[in-house]
Amino acid sequence: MRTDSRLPRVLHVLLHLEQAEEPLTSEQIGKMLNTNPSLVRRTMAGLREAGFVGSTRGHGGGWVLERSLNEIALADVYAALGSPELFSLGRSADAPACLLERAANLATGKALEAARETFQAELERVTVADLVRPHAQKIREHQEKRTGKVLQRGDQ
Amino acid sequence: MRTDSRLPRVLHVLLHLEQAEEPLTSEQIGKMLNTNPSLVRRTMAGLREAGFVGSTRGHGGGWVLERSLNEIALADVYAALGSPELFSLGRSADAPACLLERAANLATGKALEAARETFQAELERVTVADLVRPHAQKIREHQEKRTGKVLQRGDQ
DNA sequence: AAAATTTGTAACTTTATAAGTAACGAAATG
DNA sequence: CATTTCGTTACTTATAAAGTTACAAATTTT
Repeated sequence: MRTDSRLPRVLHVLLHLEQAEEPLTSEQIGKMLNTNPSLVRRTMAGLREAGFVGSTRGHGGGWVLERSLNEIALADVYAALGSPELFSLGRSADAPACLLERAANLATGKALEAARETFQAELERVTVADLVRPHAQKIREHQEKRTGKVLQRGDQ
Repeated sequence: MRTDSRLPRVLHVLLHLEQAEEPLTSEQIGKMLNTNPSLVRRTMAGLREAGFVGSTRGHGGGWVLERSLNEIALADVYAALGSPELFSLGRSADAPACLLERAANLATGKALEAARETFQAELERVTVADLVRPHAQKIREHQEKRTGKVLQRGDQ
């Protein structure tokens, strides 16, 4: 299949939503992600159900942030997407009769489980707000150039 | 795509090869893996290039182990398969212009890299011979029942 | 030397799943 | 009531491994 890019994509969207002063339409978000509005709605649906974002219909509608990015760990986002399969690599059969096959599966599964735990731990360690912290200065400069005004410390 | 099951499959094959007293044909291996001989040849090709197994054609030919399983780490097997992509999850674009997208990719990539390192470390820690160590007794019993003879300690 | 066995390899089809797309009803606004 | 926007369903495309078919090349048996 295509590589599953939902996690980085919705993270990207959340960061934009935080900077937006009005709701962003699926159309606008689609342009940021180089895709179409329908896919945006489908992908964002999980985040809405999790209460991280809200969506309103009609004129002036779109997507808004409902929670501070400080309160959202990457793990929460991943879970809101339905915890999509992490690996493209798996075991051979579910419950093989052959003992050797079971041993092979067990060892493969062990390595994968260890990797999944590392992944999960890293996602739990980091909030979405953390993502822009190392780049805060860069982003501030970029914003200033774009808007022509100087942002106050703490604005983002 | 389908889940990549090459790693557990070739581990399974290596364990059988160790127990075999004659070369195993791709046909026989195919039956163990519930697949066909051609796929077996394709999948085993990397292990042959790595020198872990040998194959001979013609009558009485087939696949044999060329190295002790003690000398083969799971990581070596994985590498011999061409280090197939581990994740079904990836970043959005390679070098996005948008700073927020870059931040999202960076965070996702970091978690994936950490997971990959854990996976790799686990594969390096374990040899193929280790896979049957915890089950050695079970396998010995099974062999005895099948062959009707009692194996000596150390036979496997 | 001919027949049989077995690998090596190339070409093709199938499968699975996210991405991508189109369409339309429902809801909200102006 | 026209417009905007989401919600949802249905469909197509893309991708890579699995699965399959076929046949040449190498080896052994007869």
